[in-house]
Amino acid sequence: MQLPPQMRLTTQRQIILEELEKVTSHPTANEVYDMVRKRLPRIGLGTVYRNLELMAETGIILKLEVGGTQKRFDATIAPHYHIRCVSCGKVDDIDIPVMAEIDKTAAEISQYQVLGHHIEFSGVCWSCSNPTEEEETLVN
Amino acid sequence: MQLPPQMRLTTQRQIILEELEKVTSHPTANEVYDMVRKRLPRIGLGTVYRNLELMAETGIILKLEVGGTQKRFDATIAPHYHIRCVSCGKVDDIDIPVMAEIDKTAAEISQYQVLGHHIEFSGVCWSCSNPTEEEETLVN
DNA sequence: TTATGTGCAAAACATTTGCAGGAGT
DNA sequence: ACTCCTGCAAATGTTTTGCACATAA
Repeated sequence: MQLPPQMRLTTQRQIILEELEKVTSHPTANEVYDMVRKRLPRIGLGTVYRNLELMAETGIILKLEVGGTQKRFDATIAPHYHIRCVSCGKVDDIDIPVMAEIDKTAAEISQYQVLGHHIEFSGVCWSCSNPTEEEETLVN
Repeated sequence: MQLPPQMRLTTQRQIILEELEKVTSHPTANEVYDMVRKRLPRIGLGTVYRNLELMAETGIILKLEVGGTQKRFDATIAPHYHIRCVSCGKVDDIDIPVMAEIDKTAAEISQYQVLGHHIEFSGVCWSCSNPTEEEETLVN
């Protein structure tokens, strides 16, 4: 893990990163908390938030500002796009080529200093369009 | 205003929509509340949230699930993309042609029933890259 | 040793909701 | 009249923060 000077390598940080790397599901801070708590039962939710935020600033991980009420985190930092299920909130990667050029277009036609872009597709995921009988029962 | 049957045309709804249409700044619910309160001082914040949500569901307005901590609302419902200032949070329209085709691509390569997509550019707006002397003083 | 990090609990925000009274149709 | 809607306030959900103690370097 490439850390800025002054940033200490703590057990909490190592485990948060390890758990995030294990998974491709773009977990929320709370989901990371639950994963990490299995190995470090006394960790605080604040620590998880502080460190996810810090790692995102450092560029070790990605903070996804997608729709829905919670931020999500991703250990895959290579640029890629996402698709979100409007029904269950799940976020998946979507393998559409990244259009780096449109940043230049954006810079030309706007007054902004353009840093990048993100595409978020929305849709209904397979589980939500094909509910099992039990799930159907839950919904009613 | 095209309303579904059963949905009543109240003063609150008219004024919320009128105020939102006056403006191109993609205000948050709280900003809409402040705008509307000048004309309807006793309106409740809950009413503003309820009606913005309702109008978004109906398709009269757009709810923008952009980065940052608050949702934003837009009276322009024609598809278009946005750029957000990472420094002050401001959201502007950006006039890049909408790529309707990529929804089909997304549908082919994912297991989702694709509904649409949104592109959000991020950058630093003109005011934030060219602070006035007073603003500089505030920051320090 | 000492600055940085952690756990805990409280605070700060953004948004939603229950309910009694108010208003559109 | 009969619903639906509103204002108000309380509740909820997410994220941030203050502080005393712990720990990496």
